[in-house]
Amino acid sequence: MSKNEHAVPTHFIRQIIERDLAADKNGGRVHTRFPPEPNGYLHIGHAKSICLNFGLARDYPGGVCNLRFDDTNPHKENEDYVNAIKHDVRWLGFDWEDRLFYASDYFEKLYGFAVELIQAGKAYVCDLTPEQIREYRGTLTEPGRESPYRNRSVEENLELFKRIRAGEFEDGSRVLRARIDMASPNMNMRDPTLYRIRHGVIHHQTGEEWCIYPMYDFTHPISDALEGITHSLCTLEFEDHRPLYDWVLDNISIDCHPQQIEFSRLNLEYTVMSKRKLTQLVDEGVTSGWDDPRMPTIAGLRRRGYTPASIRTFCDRVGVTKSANSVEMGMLEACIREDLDQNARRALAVLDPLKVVIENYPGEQVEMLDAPYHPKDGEMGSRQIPFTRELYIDRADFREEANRKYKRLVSGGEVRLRNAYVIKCENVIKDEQGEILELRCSYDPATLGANPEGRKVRGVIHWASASRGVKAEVRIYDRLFQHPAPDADKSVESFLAHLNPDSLHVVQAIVEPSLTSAVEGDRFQFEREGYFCVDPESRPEHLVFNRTVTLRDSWAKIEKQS
RNA sequence: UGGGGCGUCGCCAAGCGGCUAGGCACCUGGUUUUGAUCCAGGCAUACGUAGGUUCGAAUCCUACCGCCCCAGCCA
Repeated sequence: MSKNEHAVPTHFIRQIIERDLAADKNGGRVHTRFPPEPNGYLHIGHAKSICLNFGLARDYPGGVCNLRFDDTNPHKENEDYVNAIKHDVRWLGFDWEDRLFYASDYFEKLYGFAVELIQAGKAYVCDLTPEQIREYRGTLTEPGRESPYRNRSVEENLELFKRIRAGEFEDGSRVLRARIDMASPNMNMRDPTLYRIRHGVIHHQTGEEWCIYPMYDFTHPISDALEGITHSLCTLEFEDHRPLYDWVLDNISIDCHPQQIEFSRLNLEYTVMSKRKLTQLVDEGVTSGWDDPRMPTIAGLRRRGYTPASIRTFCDRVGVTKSANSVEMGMLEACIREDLDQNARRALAVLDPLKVVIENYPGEQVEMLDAPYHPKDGEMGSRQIPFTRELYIDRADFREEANRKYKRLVSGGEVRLRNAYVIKCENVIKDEQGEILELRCSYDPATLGANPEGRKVRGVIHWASASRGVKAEVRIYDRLFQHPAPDADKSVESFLAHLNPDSLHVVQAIVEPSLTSAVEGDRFQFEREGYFCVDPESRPEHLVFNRTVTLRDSWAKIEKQS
C-alpha cells in the first residue's frame, strides 16, 4: 500500500460488520469472498468488489477473504479466464493465500444437499419444457401456476434425479426445482430451477464428470456456508434473491448461515461495464482485445498505465452505497495523475515535431545537459539530455503571431527550452503552400541554468535533439464512447452506435535518448504532455508508448474561451 | 396496476433528531525553467415533493413523485 492510501471512510457494510463484531455474532470472525465467474476478464467494477472484500478482510483483525470461482455454467467459462482473473487480483495487490476455491469443488456436496431437499419434499423433478416453465411462472402482476410434476412422490423424484445424474435424459428435458411458492410476489421464489442437464460440455475443472450443473441460486449460499463466509457481499440486482439464499440454507442440514449484503455496482461514464458488452467489443474486433488500453478492464487499465494503487484509491473514493451511480472519468483520472505526479520520472518527448535550427550553435557540438527526473524529488536523480544545433519542438508551441496570453515561441520572440537555453526565433521557413517547414533560431549561451539579463522570458517548452533524439510510436487514447451512458440510450439499436471514431491516434514522436532503455511497465511524465507508459509491444529499436492520461490543461480552457 | 431498492452541490459521498464532512470538477489569487505540481481562498440559508410530529427534522411519521432491478434450464 502506498503512502497515499490512508484510513478509508466508513460505509454501511462496515457498520454492519462492526455491529456484528460488537455483538460477537460470528465469534468475532470476518470472512468474505470474491466470487467471479470465469467467463471474461475482470473490469473496474470488479475492482470495487475486490477492494471491498479483500479490504474488509485486511482491516479487521483475523479477517480473511477467499477467491472463489463461481464456475457452475461451463458453457461460457474457461481456464484462460481463470488465470487472467487470478493475475488481475494479485496485480491489484491482494492475496488469497491458500484460499482458492471453485464452486465446482462442491458439486458432490451440492448433489447431496439437493437429495436432502428432495427427501424433505422441498424439491422435485419437473418435466416441463423451458417454454412451459416460463408460461407457468406467471408474470410480474399475475401469480404462477403449479407444475403438474410438482407433487411427484419423494421416491419418484429421488429415482428420477439419480437417473438424470446418470445421464439418462437429454438436455432440456427435465430440471430439478425447489418447491416453494408459485404465487410468491417475488419471482425468484416461484419454484426456481436448481439443476439443469448439460451433456457434452467439458468443464474446465471437472471435465466430463458431470452432466448436471447446479444453478447460481442453489450453489452460492451453500458455497458460502461451506467456506464459513460471514458476510456475503454482492450487487443490488441480487437483492431479490436474498430470500432464496436464505431459504436454501434454512432447508438443508448446514450449520453456517452467512449474511448476504447488497451494494450498488460501479458505473463509469463514457464506457460500458457489462461483461456481455465487453465480450462483444472484443469478439467484434472493436478493440484489440481484453487488454486494449481503452477497455475498462483491469488488464486494459494496466496496459493504459494505471497503477494498482491508483485503482485502489479510486475504489476507496467512490465509496460503497446502495444508490445508483455514474462516476465521472475525471475521478479515475485524478487518481492516476495523483500517483504518477509523485512517482513518475519526467522525460521530454515531442509528439508533433517541428524542426528548429539554432544558427549560432556549432554544427558538430553536442552538450549533455543535466535534467532532474523529478522537479521536487531530488532523490530520483537526473539524466543527461543531448543538446544539438538541430532540434524539434512541438508545432503547437510556435505561432507566427499571437496575443500576450500565448507564452510560447513566436516570430522574433524568445522562449525557454526546458532544462536548456533560451532561444529566439529569427526566421520562419515555409514551402510554397505556406506550410511551416522549420524555424531558424538563435540561442543565448548565458541562459543555461540562469535567467537572461534585462528581459523576462515567460514560456518554457519541451524539445528533443534531431540527431540524438529517438523515434517512438506514441498511441494517443481517448474515451471509447461519445455518449456518457452508451448502454442506457434506448433510442439506438446498439451501444456501438456511440463508439468514438477517434478513440485512438498513433503519432510518430521524437523522444530524448534516455528513453531507449525504458521497458514494459515503465511510466513517465512527458513534460507538458501527460503521463505515458511503455506498451508490451515496445522494443528498444521500436519504442511504443501509450498515453495514460493528459496533464491538467488550463491553457486549453483559456484558448477555448477566446 | 406485483415485489424489491434508491433519491443530500455538476459527479461521487458523509450524515443515524441539535449550525449540511470530505473528494472529484469548477472559479479566484500566489509560487513555479512543466500554462503541471504545490499553496491560499471560493463553491448547498429548499437534503425528490407536500403535509405532519418536535423547542428543534436531511435524519421520525404519512401521502405523493421520479429513477433502478426482477418474469434464464445466465451469474
